[in-house]
Amino acid sequence: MARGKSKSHFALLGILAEREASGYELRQFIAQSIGHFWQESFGQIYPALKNMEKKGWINSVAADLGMKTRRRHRITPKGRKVLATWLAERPTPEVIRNELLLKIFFAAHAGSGIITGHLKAQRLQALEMQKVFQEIASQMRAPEAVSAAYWRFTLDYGQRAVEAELQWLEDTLAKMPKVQSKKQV
Amino acid sequence: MARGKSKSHFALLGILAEREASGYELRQFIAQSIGHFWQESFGQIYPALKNMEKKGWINSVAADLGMKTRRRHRITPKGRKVLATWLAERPTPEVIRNELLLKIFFAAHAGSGIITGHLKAQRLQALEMQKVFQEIASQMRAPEAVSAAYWRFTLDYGQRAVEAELQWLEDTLAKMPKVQSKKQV
DNA sequence: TTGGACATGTAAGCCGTTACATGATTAC
DNA sequence: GTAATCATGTAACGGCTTACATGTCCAA
Repeated sequence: MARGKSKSHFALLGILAEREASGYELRQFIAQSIGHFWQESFGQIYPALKNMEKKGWINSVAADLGMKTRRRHRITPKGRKVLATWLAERPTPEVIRNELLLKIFFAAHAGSGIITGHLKAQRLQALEMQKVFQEIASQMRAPEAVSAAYWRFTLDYGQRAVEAELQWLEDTLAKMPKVQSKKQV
Repeated sequence: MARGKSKSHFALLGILAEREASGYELRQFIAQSIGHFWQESFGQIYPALKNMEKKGWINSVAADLGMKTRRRHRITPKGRKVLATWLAERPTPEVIRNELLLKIFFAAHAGSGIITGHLKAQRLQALEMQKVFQEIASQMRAPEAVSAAYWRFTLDYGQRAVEAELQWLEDTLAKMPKVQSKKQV
């Protein structure tokens, strides 16, 4: 499981390049900071950490805080080299699967009003996302670390993507009734 | 493999709801019409077709055209019911993984200029996509079948997504040099 | 005392890609 | 005759999610 081609390794390595962390903290950090374009589950994180230690990309030590065992993971110089090499490679094209679009494509075979319902639900979710982005953006004001500029780029991407999606949703919702009335003629 | 939860089944079923087709044709159609938001490989299509026949969602007959064997697949009434049921279900949230954004997020650990290169490569690809979309759009002029309206919605989504991405790419490329000079101070 | 957050891990199993195997037909 | 396209499948393997198992600490 996760033996070399998995990008999970590099996601973890990238975070460890700025701070040492436990598996649990890595999970949290990912969910909070890059969750809108990258996800990792425990089922991958823990095996990946073991694997990377074996390869010498990280050092892992069990630090006993109080009575809790908590493994702290630290990147090694070798790990930094591996990370830099990966960062230099061209991103491989993503496989995109958009279930909502698929359902719209087949909408002629769905009951009337169904797809409109999906679009409305998606609009609510998108508005929710927009709010979350705005909150993050407002907290990210002051001139921080070097990385902050890059973080802002990824946030900006998210904001624009949601913005574009919302506009498409509104426009498509406005066009839907016409299509359906046409169908009924 | 692909025993029930896979959405491949429904993608195939949706196409078969409008025309009978062979596995090979299904692959072609998917690549040409919904390829920008949905992909299927032969490794899934053929087993899925067998599976759906066993379930009674489709009928498959080996039609000998000349000397070639070619299995033609036709949707059954039961298949239509299954399709309609699936269409009525809310789309499950997609898992998004954007490698380019991940690399940008970690850009502080990459060699200078590397990420800018990725952005430029991505811009070229996006421009290519934009051209493809424009071509499809121009061929989709006349008032066609009922489904055509829905197909246009999915195309519209693609066009807006690329448009937004391109604007983000341009703006981000414009901001990159400043970030890097800051870093060198 | 009970529930929730903290914390680490394993196992099962699905989903999907890729590579392989095979063969007919068509165009150059 | 040979390469490309048409055409159908199988096998291996990898990646990832989900569910399970286990246990501590803290607050209401």
